[in-house]
Amino acid sequence: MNEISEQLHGKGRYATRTRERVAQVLREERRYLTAHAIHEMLVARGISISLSTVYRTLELLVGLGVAATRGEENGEISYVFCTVQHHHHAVCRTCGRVEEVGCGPLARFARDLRAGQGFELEDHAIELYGRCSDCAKR
Amino acid sequence: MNEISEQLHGKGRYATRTRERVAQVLREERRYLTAHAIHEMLVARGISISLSTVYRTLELLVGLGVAATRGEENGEISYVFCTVQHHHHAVCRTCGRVEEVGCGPLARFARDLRAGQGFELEDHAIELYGRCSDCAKR
DNA sequence: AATAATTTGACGACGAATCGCAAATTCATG
DNA sequence: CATGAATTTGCGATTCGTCGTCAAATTATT
Ligand SMILES: [Zn+2]
Ligand SMILES: [Zn+2]
Ligand SMILES: [Zn+2]
Ligand SMILES: [Zn+2]
Repeated sequence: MNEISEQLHGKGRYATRTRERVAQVLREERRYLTAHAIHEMLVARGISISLSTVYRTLELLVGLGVAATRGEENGEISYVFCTVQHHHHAVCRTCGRVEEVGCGPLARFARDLRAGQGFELEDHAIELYGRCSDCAKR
Repeated sequence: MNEISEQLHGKGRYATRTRERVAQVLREERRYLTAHAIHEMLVARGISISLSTVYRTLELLVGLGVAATRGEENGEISYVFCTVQHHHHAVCRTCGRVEEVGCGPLARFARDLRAGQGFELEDHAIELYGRCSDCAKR
C-alpha cells in the first residue's frame, strides 16, 4: 500500500486499481498531460478505463495535493505529478520533463516590489522553461 | 489614430470601430477578462457586437503584442492589456488590477538553478498575487 | 459469502471556442 | 462624394473539453 492509497483510506475513499493506474502514469511521466492524453496512454497499454474516471481521478489527486494543474493557452487543462510542499516547476522544452524547484530568491524580489510600486506580494506562480540536465548535454 | 490603429494599418488590416472598442475595454480595465465578460461589458454599454468578433479581435490583439492570455483552471482563457516588452503581472487579489513588473532578480535565480540541478533556464512565466498599493492602504 | 458504501462506465448536457458564408463595413481611388 | 475591391462582421452550426446522472460493478467490512 503506497502513500496515495493511505491518504485515500484515511478519508474514507477506496484505493482502487483504476486510481492507482492514473497516478502511476503521472508518476512515470513527470510532465504536463491532459486528461485525454492520460486516457489514451492507458488504453494503449490495454487498460480499459473511461475518460470520465480519468477526469474524476485527476480531480481527486489534485485535492490530495499530489497533482497540480495548468491551464493551457487553448483552454485545455493539464496535470502533472507534484509534491505537497510549495515549489515551482522547471519544464524542459526538449523532453517535457518537469522538475521541482524552490523559490528562495523571491524574498528579495518581494521586498523590491513593495518599495518600487507599493505592491504587497502574498503569493506567486512561477513556471520556468529551458533544458533539463540530460537534454542540455546533447 | 492611435498606436493600435497604426499597427493594424501597417499590416493591411482595417482599424475598425469594433476593434477599437474591444481594445478600449482592455485599456480601461487592466485586469484579466474572458471574451465572454468583455462581450457582456460592451453589450451593457449599448454596443452591438458579436461574441465571435470579440474572440477574433482578442486573438488579433495578442498577435500585435498588446494583449496577453492566461489559461484559467476551469479551461477558460482570459485576456489582459499588455505592453510589448518582457515583463510580468502583479495581480491584486482585492480589485483584480494588473500591474506590470520587471524581473531583475531572476538572473541570480537562473544561476543558482543551473548550479543546483543542471537546469539551463531559457525563459520563465511569473504571476504575482497580493494587494496593489490602493487596496493595501484599506 | 453477504452486506453496505463507494466507484465506475455509458450517455448526455453544457459551455467555450471555432468555422463557413453572406451581408456589412472600411479604405483607396477617381 | 461616389465607386469598387478588400476586409471584417454577424449568425448559425459545429467541434471539443468537461462535468452531471444513474444503474451496474467494484471495494472494503463483517
Ligand atoms: Zn509540483
Ligand atoms: Zn529534457
Ligand atoms: Zn487592488
Ligand atoms: Zn521575466
